[in-house]
Amino acid sequence: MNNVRFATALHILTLHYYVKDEMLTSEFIAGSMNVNAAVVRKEISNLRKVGLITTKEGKGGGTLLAKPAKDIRLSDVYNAVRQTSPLGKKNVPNPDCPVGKQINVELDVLYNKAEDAMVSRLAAVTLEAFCKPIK
Amino acid sequence: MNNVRFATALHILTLHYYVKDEMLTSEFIAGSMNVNAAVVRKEISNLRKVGLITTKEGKGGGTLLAKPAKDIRLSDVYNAVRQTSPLGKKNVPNPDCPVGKQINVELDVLYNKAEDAMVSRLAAVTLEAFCKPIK
DNA sequence: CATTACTGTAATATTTTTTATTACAGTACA
DNA sequence: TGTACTGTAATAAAAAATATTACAGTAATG
Repeated sequence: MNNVRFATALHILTLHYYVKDEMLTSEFIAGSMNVNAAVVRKEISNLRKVGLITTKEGKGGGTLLAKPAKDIRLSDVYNAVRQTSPLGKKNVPNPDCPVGKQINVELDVLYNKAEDAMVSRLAAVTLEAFCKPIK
Repeated sequence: MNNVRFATALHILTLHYYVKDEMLTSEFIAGSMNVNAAVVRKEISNLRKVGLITTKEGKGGGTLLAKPAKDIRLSDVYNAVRQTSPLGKKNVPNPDCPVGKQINVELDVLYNKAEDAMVSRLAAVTLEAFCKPIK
């Protein structure tokens, strides 16, 4: 994951923690993080699908946290935006090579262990704990 | 790190474990993993700089492990190829927003903790242990 | 000492991925 | 019915990763 999606998602959630129960528009959020509102709306759409925020359409609409910040773990955020392994991609090796034939199986096992360790660490932090030093 | 460098580096090291003390050329290695020899040479150059392999130039040249596989930790490989945080990039937020102003400081702390957890897990695996099921 | 078989590295091209932008339909409030 | 939002798709632009080409340098070897 060499993109900005985790930071973006966490920024969105943090803003909501900061303003408590106020509804936020995508334009406002986009302003806080200097990105395009459509990017924010796309990430919001994703966070809604995984149940971290709720949205309200139409005039006066916007977004809210779907649950208390103490019940949101940063691993939830990670899983919401995860696309590829943090250790990167694998090659498509030559199947005629005995090493090439087997290595991706072993890499899968390793990548899972490494990622699990990281995700466990993220699970130890709630949105509330993350935001406390900001608020 | 959404690239293939970790897998490439580990593939190179694994091949060397597999062939024991035989010297390998970049062409041979490139063949095993279906990539361009120049890519392999670049990664080899990097692995040499961090002391994981030794190279010999000229005819009959090639590469060897610089030390026993039991003394190479996968965290060494990770550190050798590391470029960016596994949680991705950060935005350049609006400094006029109190959240935007502070969030990257907190993200840095978090990213370090998360990455440390992953690296510790990688440090628990030696090249030898990784290769055993392949050999 | 010329040939051969390598590494080392830079320059460039190509491909892939990510991000930004634009646009507009749909929704709900007033 | 106008206004202010979300939702989403299509496209463009920018950035990053990878591949390719090329060639200088090095060392073995006949």
